[in-house]
Amino acid sequence: MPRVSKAQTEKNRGAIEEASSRLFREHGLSASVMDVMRAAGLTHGGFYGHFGSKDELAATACAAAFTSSVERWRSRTEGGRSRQSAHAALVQGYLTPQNRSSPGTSCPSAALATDVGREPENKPVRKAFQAGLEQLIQILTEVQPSSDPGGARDEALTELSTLVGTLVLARATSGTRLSDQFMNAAKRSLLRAGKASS
Amino acid sequence: MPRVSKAQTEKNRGAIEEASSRLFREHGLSASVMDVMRAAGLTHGGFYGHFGSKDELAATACAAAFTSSVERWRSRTEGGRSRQSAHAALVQGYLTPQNRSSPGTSCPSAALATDVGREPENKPVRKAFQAGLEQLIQILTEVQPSSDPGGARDEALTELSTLVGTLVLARATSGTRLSDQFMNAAKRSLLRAGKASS
DNA sequence: TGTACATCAGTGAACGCGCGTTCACTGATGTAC
DNA sequence: TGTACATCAGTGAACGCGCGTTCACTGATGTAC
Repeated sequence: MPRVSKAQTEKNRGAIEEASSRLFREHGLSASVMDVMRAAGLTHGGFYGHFGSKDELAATACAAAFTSSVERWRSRTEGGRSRQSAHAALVQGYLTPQNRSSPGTSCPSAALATDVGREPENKPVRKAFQAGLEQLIQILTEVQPSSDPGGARDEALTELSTLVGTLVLARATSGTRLSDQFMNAAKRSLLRAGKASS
Repeated sequence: MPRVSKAQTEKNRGAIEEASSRLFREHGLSASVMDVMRAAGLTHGGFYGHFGSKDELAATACAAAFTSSVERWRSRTEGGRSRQSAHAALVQGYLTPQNRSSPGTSCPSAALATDVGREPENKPVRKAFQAGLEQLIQILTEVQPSSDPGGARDEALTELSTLVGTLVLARATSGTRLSDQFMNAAKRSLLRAGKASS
């Protein structure tokens, strides 16, 4: 069934983006083009009509994953909440068993950081990853109790490191008591920090 | 040049272990058996005389990487130092540009966590990874200022998450200002925490 | 201590498989009249 | 509005390549006498 309507073509491209965004987070950047296309309901040959290369797809998928994470974070902090309760909502929304067991739909910072770190510095996925990180850092900075903005950004950077490290270690040990201990210890520590002016 | 002396055979096995320990940390668990054998100065076919499978090698390499990390950590905390200065030595020894740019010789917690998290739960590398983590947690627990031992372990767990997350994010952004910011922010935060009884 | 020979560590070709990418082909879409 | 046809999104076979693993083979090692 070749030659598809313009609307369907765009839907297909969207399906490839969504599938790759999920599969890259689940299996790393080495998830195959064929698996992505199959998950999008297409055959592998048509891929190069939508993207110039797998590298280009990786950048697009990474950006899409961050967009979805940023939206989720914003929805948790928006409303008339205090900075403190917004901060608590972010931490508690992040360190959940659901997030731990579903890398494909959760934060790309944790799911892709190691893969991105192994990519050469000129690969497009690196730019997309950094741009996404900056957005999350911005949101985290806004909910810090610190009054000094430079201090708030520093605290946000450290908190993001803690959140990512916790999820990554909890996944590596999933199914053991240690995994829950990582999650609970970090949750306690970050919620405590959110109250003090540090 | 076949049939090699028993001493040489053991040397070769050691070379495979060392090479794989380095290459797995650099390129992930998908580093190839052929590359490992070549790095050990051998041809790929001989691999199965030393190990039953690549999975078995992964577990051995992971354990070896942790052994080397544990030794380095112990050497930094040993001597007549106070807990506080031992703690500072660990943090400052961990968050260095040298560690960031050399995953092959640095901490397996940061280098392999994501890869291990993607492995099925019955794979032997998972056990090796968890056992290694527990050793590092033990060392970190001993240098916490907290008097309550349960609290000290919790703080150690969170600190390890922060250390790992920082290295992983700094690697993903290496070559940018953001990468240094992650390192410096975490260093400041952890050294501050090491002083207080939190 | 010296000789004959079985052992077995390492070699390199080969296995089936999956990868990223290319390309001739198909036939519904969208357009020109 | 209806018809004729060029366009081009998607298909599936094919490309060269690298993967984990197997295996017949080699010849120095280590042992039995």
